[in-house]
Amino acid sequence: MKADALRGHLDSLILAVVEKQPLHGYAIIEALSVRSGGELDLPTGTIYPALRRLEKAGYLDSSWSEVGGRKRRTYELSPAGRSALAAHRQEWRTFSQVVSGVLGEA
Amino acid sequence: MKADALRGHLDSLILAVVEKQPLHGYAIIEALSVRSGGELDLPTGTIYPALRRLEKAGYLDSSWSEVGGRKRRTYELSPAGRSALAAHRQEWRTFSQVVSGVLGEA
DNA sequence: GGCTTTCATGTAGACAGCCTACACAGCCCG
DNA sequence: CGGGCTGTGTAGGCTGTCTACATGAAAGCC
Repeated sequence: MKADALRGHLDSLILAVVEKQPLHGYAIIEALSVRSGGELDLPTGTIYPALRRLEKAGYLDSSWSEVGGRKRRTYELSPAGRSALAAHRQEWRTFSQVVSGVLGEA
Repeated sequence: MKADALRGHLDSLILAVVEKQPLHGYAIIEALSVRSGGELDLPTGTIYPALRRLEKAGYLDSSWSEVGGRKRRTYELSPAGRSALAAHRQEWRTFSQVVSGVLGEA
């Protein structure tokens, strides 16, 4: 999968993956890999800055915990993040219809 | 529509739009607008560099003509561009399935 | 006891692609 | 005769993803 195809969609994916349950960064990467059938394998250098960006934007809340001697920063969806996710879903629907329509052979 | 949502997909759209008939830059912008139901309205500063990029990559061939005193540079799909388009279509199919799958509510 | 792998977080800098803003020019319409 | 449409193009900026690097503790293996 091309690197920059994700541009502008990664945020949606992250928000979607923490929707049902809060997860820490490493687990988010794994969850995305599983949910995409192995297509997505995001490097840590991509996901951690993205998480910070989303928290700064008010879409995620984070809290530290320690499991088995390892520190985890767990992120969960804020109310603002929840509505942002809904908006992103709508945008994705439009976007994918537009691209499929232009490409033809949808 | 978000600006950078197109990232990495614009090339596919351009190739698709000149597939059936050669078009010049300005007409490509209009064709994309029509085909997308008005969702896409790409600025010239986006499309012209993209066309040059695609020609340099060997996916488009261009030729100059003059219509009503105005010079037009018409682009048409090369054989390499045709197979690139096919590959892009396949990639789009995978990509859109992955995103839809992760977002849920597919 | 040492070595590698896995888990876990994070920063720095490079790169690419789309954007805004600008520039030029001829035609047409009011 | 001014503004809008057609038509092509460049310069510079922004931003998000990437690669590469840095740190550290636990677990498993030989």
